[in-house]
Amino acid sequence: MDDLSQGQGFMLSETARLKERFKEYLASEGLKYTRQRKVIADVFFKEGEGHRSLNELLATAQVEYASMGYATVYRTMKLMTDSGVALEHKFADTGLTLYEPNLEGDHHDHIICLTCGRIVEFEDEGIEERQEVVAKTYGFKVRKHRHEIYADCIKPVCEFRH
Amino acid sequence: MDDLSQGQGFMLSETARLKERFKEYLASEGLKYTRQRKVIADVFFKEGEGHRSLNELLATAQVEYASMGYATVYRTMKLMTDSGVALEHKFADTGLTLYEPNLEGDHHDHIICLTCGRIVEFEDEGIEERQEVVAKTYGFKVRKHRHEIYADCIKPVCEFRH
DNA sequence: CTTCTTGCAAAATTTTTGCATTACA
DNA sequence: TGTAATGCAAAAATTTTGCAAGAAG
Repeated sequence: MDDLSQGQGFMLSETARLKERFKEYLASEGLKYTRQRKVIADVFFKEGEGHRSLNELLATAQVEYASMGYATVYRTMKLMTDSGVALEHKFADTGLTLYEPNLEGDHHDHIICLTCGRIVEFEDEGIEERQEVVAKTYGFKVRKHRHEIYADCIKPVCEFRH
Repeated sequence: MDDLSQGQGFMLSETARLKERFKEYLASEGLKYTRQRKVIADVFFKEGEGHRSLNELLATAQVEYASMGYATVYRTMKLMTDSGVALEHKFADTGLTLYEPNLEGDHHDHIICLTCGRIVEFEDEGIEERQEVVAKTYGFKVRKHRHEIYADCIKPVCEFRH
């Protein structure tokens, strides 16, 4: 009984909270929570899924809603990004934009495995702090940043090689 | 008399050295140092120029070589990147690839001004070190990285606003 | 001379938009 | 019932490639 949110007497998962925030955002903008948007949100906020492209999201969404179009997923993910519940990443190797749920209090950066493409998240308070100092030194205020480490697995053979 | 390179009795600037290395790379691969490649190298390694797109490089190159084609600049910059004398950057805001001379011993990352688009270079040993530690912790060896800080000028009005 | 390079134009990728139709609220 | 959303297809924006003609070594 450690996370009774909204005083409603039941627990909302992190991702369920993001889905709620998305619905509230739509309402506040006079936009509609359509069947398609619900399916896309369900797919996107299904836990345990990491960084996915529009085509991956589309394919999964079409399982539940066969006529789903690419443009709908595209525009919905843009709305999610605008509302702050999703983050866009353009990694250097793929050339594709990947989307990730913007979990609260979970800021992190990424290590991209050059062997298998796997994406590992990391967080380092020391780097964050120095970054603020560096920006200030040059007369800037940090708004956002992108820090990606492209790396090889240390093990003799990458255990995730595909 | 502090930098007599190649034992030739005259000084080569940093960028002239990169141009030499590019010529050596071409020779070692059995490729040719054509008039076009020379013009592009001259333009690209002209000092004091920072991060430029293919179209900017093309426009400048055409001043000296009117019939220069985009594809030639594209392929030449790829050769420069492969040979290590140029670095490619795809910043998050532009969607364009920018090229920069890979000056020796001058590793740095970038602060991108969200107000005027200006790109400022920074280097921070502390961040570099922590990055190595972080990667090792997760079982990786750093090959390259990308660290970009998107920021606003602290002054009331950005002095570089355009 | 032979191989590599050029410049054009076309292909490939990925993102973005226009518009007639459909569906929310 | 009016405004917003959808899905298609076409447009944009950028990168990449094929190929015939021309240049380099």
